[in-house]
Amino acid sequence: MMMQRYIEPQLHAALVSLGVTPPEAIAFGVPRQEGHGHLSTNIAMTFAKGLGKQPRLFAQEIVDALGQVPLVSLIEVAGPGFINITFSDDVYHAMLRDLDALGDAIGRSSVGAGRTVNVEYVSANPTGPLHAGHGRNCAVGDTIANLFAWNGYSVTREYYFNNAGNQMNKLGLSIFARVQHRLGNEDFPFPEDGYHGEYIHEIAENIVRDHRVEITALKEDAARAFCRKQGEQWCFASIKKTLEALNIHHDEYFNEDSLYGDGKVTATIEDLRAKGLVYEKDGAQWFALTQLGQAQDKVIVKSTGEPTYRLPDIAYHRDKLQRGFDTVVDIFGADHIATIPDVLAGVRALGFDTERVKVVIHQMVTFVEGGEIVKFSKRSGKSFTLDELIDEVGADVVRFFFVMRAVGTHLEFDLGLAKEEGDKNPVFYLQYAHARICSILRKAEEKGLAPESTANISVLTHPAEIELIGLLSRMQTAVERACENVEPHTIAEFLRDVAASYHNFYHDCRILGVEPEIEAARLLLADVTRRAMRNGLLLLGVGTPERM
RNA sequence: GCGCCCAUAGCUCAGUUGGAUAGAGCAGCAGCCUUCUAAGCUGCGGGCCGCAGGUUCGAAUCCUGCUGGGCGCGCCA
Repeated sequence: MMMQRYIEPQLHAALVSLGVTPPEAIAFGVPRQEGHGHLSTNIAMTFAKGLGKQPRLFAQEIVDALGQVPLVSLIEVAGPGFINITFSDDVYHAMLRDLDALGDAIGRSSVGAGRTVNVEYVSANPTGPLHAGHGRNCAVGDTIANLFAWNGYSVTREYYFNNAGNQMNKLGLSIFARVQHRLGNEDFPFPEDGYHGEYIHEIAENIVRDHRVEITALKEDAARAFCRKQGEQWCFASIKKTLEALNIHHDEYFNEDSLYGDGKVTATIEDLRAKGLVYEKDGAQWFALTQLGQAQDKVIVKSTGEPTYRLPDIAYHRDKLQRGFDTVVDIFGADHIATIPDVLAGVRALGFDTERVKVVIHQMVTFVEGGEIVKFSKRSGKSFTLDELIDEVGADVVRFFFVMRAVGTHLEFDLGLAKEEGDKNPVFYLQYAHARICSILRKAEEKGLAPESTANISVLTHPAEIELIGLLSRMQTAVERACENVEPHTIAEFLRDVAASYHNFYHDCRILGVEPEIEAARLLLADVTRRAMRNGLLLLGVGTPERM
C-alpha cells in the first residue's frame, strides 16, 4: 500500500552491501517541497557520523549501491544528504488498484486485531443536562473509540457515573424544595448550594403533576429520596437524548455504587493497607502517596467513614484492568488533571501495569461569538446546554468542531463560524467534496456508466491525479497513527487535504464526456475518493450527505 | 508557592515524532462559471515560531531557565 514498500527492501540490501546494519524500520518522509521527489530518507545522515564519512558522500555511495530500482524513475542526493526518490506513475497506479480492491474498507487497519480496549468518556453524573462544554469530551471520546474500532480493536464504550454522592443528595433536595413550593409550602428553604437550573423546576412540575398523591403521603426522608430518584431518571434521560442526537451510544453504564455492593471498594483499601500504604490520622484514613513518589499524602476515607473519590476511582480502574482489557482509555477534561497521578499510583501499587492505561486530557473550551465570550444561553440566561448548541449549529458541526483541534490545546469554538452554512465552515468543505463526487456518480449513472475496477487506470498521469492517489494511499497510516497517538484531530486534517486534493483534481481534470478510457479511469478514482471521504467522515461521526 | 497544559501570520490553528525555502482556513486585495455542484479553483500581501541559553551535521519540534495565559492543588467529584 505505502510507497516505501517499493524501495525499502532494495535500500536495506544496499546498506548491508556497504557493511552497515540497517535499523529495523528505515525512516521515510514525504517531502513538502516540489522537486524533492515522492519519498525521502535521511538514512545517510544518521549513519555518516558513526562511519566518519561526509553525509552527502555516503548518501551517494548508497545511491550507487542501489543502482536501478524497478518502478523508481529517479534517485538523487540533495541538501545536506537526503536521498530523494521519485517513483514512476506505475507505483501510483498499483496503489490505486490496491485501494480499490479494499472496497468499503479504505482507511481501516487490523493492527489492533485480537486486542480489546475500553474507552470511558462523557461520564457526567446525572445531576443535570450536559452543558455545551461537555461536547468536547463526547466528541473526542467517541472519535477515539471509533479510531480503535477502525484499527481492528474490539471496543467497549463505557460511561462511569455516581448516583450516590453528595451532589445527588443536593439534586434531590433542590427538587424537593421546588416540589414544596409548588404544593403551596412557599417558605420551604431552598438548599444553600442547591441546583438552580430551569430543569429543576421542570422535574418538580412533573412530580407534582404525576405523583402528587404519593409525594404528599410520604415522610420527608422518603419524599426526598423519591425526588432524587426522579431527578436522576430525568437527568439520565436528558443526557442520553443529547448523546443520541450526536449519534453516541455506550455499551456499558458503570455505576460507581456497584463497586461498594460487590465489595471492591473494601477489597481495594484492604489491599492498599496490606502494602502499608494506608494509615490513620485525625480520625481519617490516609493514602501514603509520598511513598509512591507523589508530593503529598491524601485522605482516602473521611472521618465520617465515607471514602473520598480516590478510593472508588482506584477500585474502578483496577476493575477495568481485571476485566481483561488490553488497553484502558480515560477521557478527562483539564479540571480533573490533579486526580490522575493519584489514581494511577494506587493502581500501580496494586500490581497493575499502568502502561495499559492511556489518559487523554482535553483542555477547556471557550465559546465565542462576534468576538465576545459566550458563557450563558441567550435564550434562558442560564448555563449553555449541549442541546442548545446542537440546535444552533447542528450535530455535524458540533462533532467536527470539537475534534478538529489537538486535544491538548485550548479550543475556541466560534459560534458565528459554526452557524455559517457556507464556504467558511470547515465541515461543509469536507461534506461538499463528498456530495460533489456523489453528484458525478449520479450523472454517470444516467449515462449508463459506473466505476469499474477493470478500468485502465494507467492513463491517470496528470499531477492532480497522481497527488490525489498518493494522499489516499496514506489514509491507513493516518488512521493508525491517529489511534496510536490518540490524536483525533489529525483525521480532520487529513480529510481536509484529501478534499482539497479532490477539488483540485475536479477543477483540472474533467471526468465525464472525455475520452472513454480516461473517463472510466477518472470515474474509478472519484469513487475511491468518495469511499475514503465517506469513511473518514463516518470515523469523525459526521454525516455523509450525497447532495448539498 | 506547587503540579499539569499552552504560546507559530491581523484572527483561529496545522506542522508527518529532529529535516531541506515554517503551512492552511478566515479576514484583505486581484482573477476564473455557454459543459460534471462557484459551498469550488488560482494568484498577491502578511512571520524574531513568546524571550535567553544549551544539545548536533540540522531545532518551531528535545533539555534548562525566564515571561505571559489556562486548569487544578478539599476529609468535593
